Amino acid sequence: MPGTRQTRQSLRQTVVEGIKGYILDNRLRPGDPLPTEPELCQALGASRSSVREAVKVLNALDIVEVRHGHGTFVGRLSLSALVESLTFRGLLSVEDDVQVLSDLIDVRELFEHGMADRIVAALDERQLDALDAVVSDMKAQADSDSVSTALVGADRDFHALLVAPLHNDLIAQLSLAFWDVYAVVAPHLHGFGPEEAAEAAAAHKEIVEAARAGDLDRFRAAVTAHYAPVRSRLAAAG
Amino acid sequence: MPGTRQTRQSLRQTVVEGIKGYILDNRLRPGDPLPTEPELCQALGASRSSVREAVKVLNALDIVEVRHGHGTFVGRLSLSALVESLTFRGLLSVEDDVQVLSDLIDVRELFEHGMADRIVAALDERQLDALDAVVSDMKAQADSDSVSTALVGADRDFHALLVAPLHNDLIAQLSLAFWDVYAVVAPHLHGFGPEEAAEAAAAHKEIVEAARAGDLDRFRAAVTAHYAPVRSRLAAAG
DNA sequence: CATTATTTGTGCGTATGTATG
DNA sequence: CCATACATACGCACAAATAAT
Repeated sequence: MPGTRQTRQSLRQTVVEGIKGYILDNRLRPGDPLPTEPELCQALGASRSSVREAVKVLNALDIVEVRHGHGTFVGRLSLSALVESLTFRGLLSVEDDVQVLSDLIDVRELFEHGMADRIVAALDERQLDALDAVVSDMKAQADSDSVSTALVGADRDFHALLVAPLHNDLIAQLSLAFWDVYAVVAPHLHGFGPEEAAEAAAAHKEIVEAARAGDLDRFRAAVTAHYAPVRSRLAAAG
Repeated sequence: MPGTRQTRQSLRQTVVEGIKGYILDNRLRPGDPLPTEPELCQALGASRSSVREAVKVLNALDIVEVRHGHGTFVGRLSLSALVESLTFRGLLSVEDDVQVLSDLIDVRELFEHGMADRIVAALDERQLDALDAVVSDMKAQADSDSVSTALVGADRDFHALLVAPLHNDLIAQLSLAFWDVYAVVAPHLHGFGPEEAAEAAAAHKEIVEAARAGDLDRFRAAVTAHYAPVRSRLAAAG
């Protein structure tokens, strides 16, 4: 064996750090190619099994992206790991506890309520028009009897557009990540019928109108009013 | 039924979902033991390689915890994956961009500024005393010439105590996760000397005094004043 | 369009290190 | 100290997917 190094660290962790170091040292960017598995084996002095496990760990963190039959590349560095982790936590505790979802809604509301001043100040005409278009789409969807997947997609778009003017990528990605977690976990708690859809569409409409009027207090009140029924459904289910 | 074909899904992803399903179906809790690797192989119809890679992925998400020579157990479901992912993102972009850290500070301030009303209202005597103790400790550390690791640890404790009264585990864990990311990435940008330490200690002291006085506006101003020099250092480094 | 080279995905056997009793 | 059970690591062989020739 090459060097009886008394590694308190596991070899796989060493390989993980080695690959991260390779990306940092070579100033690679998302999408850039990484060495092939055999090359990494030689460069890091580990077997292919260890390298593969390390690559899979980094893949789970979206630090690297693996394409079968093509190669390994620097990942998008998204928050997909947070989504998967939080979703599982929610599913595991949803049987006897809604605290996870309640905490999550608190943070989502905090993004939109606590940043209300900046959002209202930064929203321009184009962004307001885009929000109006989503609201119109939601209203049309809500008026039809069935609750379609287009409706939930429009809701996701709405909240993404709402925090977009902050130009804070972390808030934007966290907001969407929490939305995704809620969308997966909440259906295990309660349904979402036409009346809830109409309610949500109206709440979104009020938020946009308040923003267009530049009325900060009205905007904050509209955001609070939007999340109130969400909390009610959580409390009723828990 | 394992008879159904999983043509599009990779086998490893199937195993990942299988292990997650096993935990959910059996209502396991953090710390509960999982089947051994050979048992998982037979149960999921996969080889050791695939099972091991799947376990490592779940380990990276803190959904399972592996103890060498002992066994595999349900993990603590922490946000360690978020810390690792965001830290790497920060290190990768720190060379030509401080936006990642700036966004992160915005969110940390949002937690304490946007939730100020609830924090001030919920803080009790014991929590205020604990905050005072940390502030005293920081001041003592700052007065000594060297900047010790105890100082940064006290800062971490302070911000954890500050959001603790919210009883929102997600905010508490996100707040600490962002603190950890900043603590790793920021040293690559700027130093942290005795004058900054004294400044931070004074800012923390003002926050606690405002909270003890129940003065919400003063508390918010103190939080803003605390993060202002942090932003200045970021702007100067970027 | 087919072939082929490249690269990752999967399976299996074996040896070693580690924790527990 | 020994025995057992388990995870760690290695190396090879073959399958599957992709891209270029």
